[in-house]
Amino acid sequence: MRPNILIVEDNPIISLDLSLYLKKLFYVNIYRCRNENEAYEVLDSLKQAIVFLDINLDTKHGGIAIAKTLEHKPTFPYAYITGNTDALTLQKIKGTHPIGFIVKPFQEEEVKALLVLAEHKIKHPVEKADVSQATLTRFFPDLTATEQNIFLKLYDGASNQEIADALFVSVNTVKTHLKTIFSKLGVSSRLKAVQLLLSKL
Amino acid sequence: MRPNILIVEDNPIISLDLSLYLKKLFYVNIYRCRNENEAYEVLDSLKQAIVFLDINLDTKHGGIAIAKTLEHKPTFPYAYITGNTDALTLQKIKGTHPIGFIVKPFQEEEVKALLVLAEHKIKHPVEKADVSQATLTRFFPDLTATEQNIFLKLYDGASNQEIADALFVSVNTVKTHLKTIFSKLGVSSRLKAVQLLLSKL
DNA sequence: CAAAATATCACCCTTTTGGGTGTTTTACCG
DNA sequence: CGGTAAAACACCCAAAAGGGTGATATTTTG
Repeated sequence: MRPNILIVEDNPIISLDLSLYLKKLFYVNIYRCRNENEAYEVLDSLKQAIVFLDINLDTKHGGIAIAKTLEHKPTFPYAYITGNTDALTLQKIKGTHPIGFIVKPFQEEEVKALLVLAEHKIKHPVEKADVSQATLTRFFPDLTATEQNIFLKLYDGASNQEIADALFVSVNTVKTHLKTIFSKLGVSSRLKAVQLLLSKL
Repeated sequence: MRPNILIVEDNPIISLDLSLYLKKLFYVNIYRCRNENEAYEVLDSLKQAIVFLDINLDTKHGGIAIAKTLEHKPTFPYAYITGNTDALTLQKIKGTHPIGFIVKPFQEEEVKALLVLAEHKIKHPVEKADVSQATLTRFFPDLTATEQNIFLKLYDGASNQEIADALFVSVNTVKTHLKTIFSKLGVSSRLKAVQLLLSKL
């Protein structure tokens, strides 16, 4: 299924220009909106879309407000349309996660690259923060390799018995390791350990 | 402290052009590399940097290999330098998370926007996923308001007693709610519940 | 090589959890 | 107004987790 495209841009020349270029790349469902309300209407009717947001939309908050609502919708990757953007507006993008920016005379190479990333995001929406040994080493350098392995299982929600079975050791061994892990991290329960990691992630 | 800049680009004209522009923006520590090995050397010596990676570097893997090593280093945000990039190379960026792309005749507006995002990432490297009632409603619409509150405390690593104290109810009440939460989510332990949420986040 | 760290396991004991059953009160809905 | 869902609680029981002490190989490292 081809991804939907949503362009939120009040300048009709830019909007049309972009949509024509995307049509050339065989995108079929291209929605063009001129303001926030129109955009929300379209967004509510779709399950996925690649969104292009004018960063200085003529309304109160511009495209950044829309960006924030898309922030936690992994099937709606978005890019900003910028150009002559004042520094103050630019500061507002902090904390948002666009796949990129495009500027008035669109660089086709760039748009193509953005689209590759966007389509990939839509197809693989759930990118869980994969916690690996490397991650643990970074945040908890005190943990030994075995302790890290056990922590990873614990993080996955495994019980002591499940950890023991997975690592071919006795439950007692797992418990021993857990004790040292907890004491090294300064926590007193497996869930607090996970929470500690999450807070650093 | 001003962020470091690392440009990995084999075309000296592009490299110089970009570095001059960044100098105009008062970036001081600008490192220019022509290949992967040089890049790794510089990277190893720094704790943070904004990295610009030539996507079709003349070596085996191009800048994408470097991107992958930066993927889990939150203090090294990176952008790709693209242009005339073949579709095959472009496919390889899937799964990487650049802050954006810049194309040969650099659009200053765009570079500025990228830098804002990059600096913000360096200053706030750990962006924890804040889980709110709204989040829970989205993923677990079956949970009632009280159940969501309890889930939030649980997610923070609280024990049953701590939850009870925080919500001014009896531990028995907490346990009752937890039972229905677990059965609604189809899990059998608090940690598995958290893990389920994380997998959807 | 000797000391220190790591990994393995056992036993005991207390606290916490998870799960079952059942009651009461309140609030909302048609 | 009567049915239903939500919220609050109790009691019981078994399983799991947390924590203390102690022991024995193996590996690492100064």
